[in-house]
Formats: sequence, structure tokens, C-alpha cells
Amino acid sequence: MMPHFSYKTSKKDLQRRGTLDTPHGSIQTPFFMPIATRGAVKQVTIDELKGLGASIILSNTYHLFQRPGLEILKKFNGLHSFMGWDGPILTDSGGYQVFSLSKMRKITDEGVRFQSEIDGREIFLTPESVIETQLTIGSDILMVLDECPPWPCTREEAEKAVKRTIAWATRSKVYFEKRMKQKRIAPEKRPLVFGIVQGSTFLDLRKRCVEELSKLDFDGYAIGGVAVGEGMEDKQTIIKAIAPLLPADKPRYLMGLGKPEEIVFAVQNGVDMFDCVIPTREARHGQLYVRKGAITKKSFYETIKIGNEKYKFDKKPIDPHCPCYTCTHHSRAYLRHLFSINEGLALRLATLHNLAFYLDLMKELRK
RNA sequence: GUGGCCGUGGUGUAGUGGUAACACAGGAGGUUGUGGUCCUCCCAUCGCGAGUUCGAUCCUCGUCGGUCACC
Repeated sequence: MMPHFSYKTSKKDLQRRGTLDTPHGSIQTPFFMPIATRGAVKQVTIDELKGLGASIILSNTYHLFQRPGLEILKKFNGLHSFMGWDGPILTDSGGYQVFSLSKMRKITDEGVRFQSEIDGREIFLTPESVIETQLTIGSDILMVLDECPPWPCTREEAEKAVKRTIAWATRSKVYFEKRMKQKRIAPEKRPLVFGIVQGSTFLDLRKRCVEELSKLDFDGYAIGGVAVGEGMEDKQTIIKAIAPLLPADKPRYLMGLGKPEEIVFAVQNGVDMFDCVIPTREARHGQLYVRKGAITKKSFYETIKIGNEKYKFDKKPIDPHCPCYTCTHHSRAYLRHLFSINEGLALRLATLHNLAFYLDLMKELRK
């Protein structure tokens, strides 16, 4: 079996730099994945993503399954050719949707029954079906189906979710290996599959989850169920305690996070991979990131609400030191104007800038 | 000039003898394995003056403004 991941630790802390091999190329860690839930990073073209320094993007099995649907994805031989992105793609399993769309779901040991929020039809996800769908998508990194309990939750609920997550992870891995054998995939074409650690804020449950998942020898390990409502302290406690326990020779992925300082903190604790809606979603709502200084400083950035009245006459770019298209072409006042007249260009320019901020931050963390 | 009708926030509309509701606009927050369409909060001494009343945005009179009809 080929080595998918190699890394070096920095002198201080647990921080590491590495290279992760995928069927669509090798990429440097730590990295941030812009989110393309439905096969598009909102507002941004493929070339722009590459120009910004994105090496991998994230999409979502549950959403793609509904639209465009597997028939189209099969005809196109997967998502890469359908959307025109030839770099690596990680797909979330839909496990998070168990949590975020919880009004419309029913979980059993067998799987998750959803009522589609689009057309109302019933969708039944199992660990096996989710792996199969991700193989159809042609994902480079597959995530297993997990159960992400809400916060707060009781110890009993968390324990139940952990047990189910482990059981599902086992089934996922078995099914994945079976399919790899059947398909006779060459080692370098073989996608990666990641396990997901749950356990809410109960560290002993999380540790047990890590131990059980480690036995299954996944290609990488994710910390899930973080940033679901708990406070900063809980988040830090989980990251600090759990990240170093994950197998060191495999990439570590902190799912769904986060704010810039959370990413920095996690990288310093040995996490390699991130995704988050924050830069893209907040951009669409006019909240933009401005770099203030070195990462070592406590407040190395600030956010501005470009819609605020105080920017009405502001001739400065969003961030004078930012090399992105938006900052090299337009003023805050113009951006504010575009937002106030509800012009689509506003969303585009804002998204380009926030992604530049995040991806530049990752570049710096890889130095 | 005479008669009718109407004057409520930036705009358009509700409403009640116990100091005002809604939408949009405006202002300020929020957003963590995606909500461009989402959430929260703020923004009116009800044209002006007087009277009746415990209390008037509401009733009465006057006044100013708008509008329609008639002379």
C-alpha cells in the first residue's frame, strides 16, 4: 500500500507540515478546503480558486445525491469532470445533515431516514450506501457516515452516538475494502477514507472513539461534532486533548472549523485539514476579513461589516495589504454600494477576498 | 368663496378613549462537515393649537396643508 501522507513536525508545539497524496494529486498540509456543497464554490470559478491557492475543495454526498443526482454524475464519470475541477475533492458523508436537518430525520442502527427538504421524498442513508455514492461521485477523500449529536447532550446520548459511529465506521470500512477489491483499483488511484471521532464534550468517550477507530486503520481521522453550539473553551479542550491522540502517521481533519484563531490553535495542536463555511458565507453577508499582523499576535485580524455607514466614503480597499482581485481593484465605499443595491458582484468580490484571507493564512501556516 | 374627504416613522399602509401594528427603506449585531432568499435588535411624543376627560393619536372646535366637487 502506498504512503498517502508524510509530515515533519516543527520544533515547537505539535504543529506539522506535510504532503498528502490523493488520486488527483499531492497537496501540502495544513490546508483549508473551500466548500462546494452542491458542486460549486459559490460565486467563484475553478481558475479563481486555483489562483487563490485552493488545492482541494469539499463537497457533500447528501446534497449531490439529490441534485444533480447519481445518474448525471455517472454519465459524467464523476464530479471532477462534471464541475471541471481536476484537483482533489473531499466529500462529507451527510452525517452532519443528520444533525443540522434533525427535524426531518430518523436514525436507527441500520441508517438514517431523511425526508428531502427539496421534494419531500424519502432518502435512506446507510454506511454502505454513503460509501457507494461517494465512489460514484469519484471523491478523493471519503468520509464515513457518523452520528453528530447536538449540543448540549447527555453523556448517555453522546455514548450512544459514539457506539453507533464506531459501528457505522466498521461497516463503512468493510464495505469500502470490498468495493476496492471488486473494482481492482490501482493503488495510486485508490481514494482515501476517513473515520470520524465523536463524543461531544466527554473526553473519555472521544478517547475511546479514537481507540476503536484506530483499529480500523483509516487513511485519516477527523474530529467531528465540534462547533455545534459549545463555547470556545470546550472547543479548545477537545482539540488539545484529542488531536494529539489521533494516529500521527495519518492526516487529521477538524471538521467544519473555523474562525481564523481556531484554525491557528488547531494547527498548533497538530491538525492538518480544515473546512468551514465562514469565509464564503460571511462574505455573502458583507462581513470581511482584514489582516492586522503576525499570527503570533492575539488579534491578528479583524472583521468589518462592509455595509456599515462608516464606510460610505472610504476610499481604502478592504485590506490595503491584501493582493486579491477585490483589494487591488475596488474601494470599501464601492463594495458597500454594491451590497446596498443588492448587486451580485458584491457577493463575488467579497467571497474572493475572504477566501484569499483564509488561503493566505494557510500558506503562512505551512511556512 | 362654499361643501365633502383626508392629514400616523424615510416611503406605503394598519389601529385604538389607557401614548401605536405591518412591510419596505435606514441603522447595528449574528452566522463554524453552507441559509445569496436566513435570524435578532434599533428607528413615530399619530400636522399644529385649544377644549371635553382621571387620561386624547382617537371625541369637539379652531388653524394650517392636501384633495375632489360646485360657484
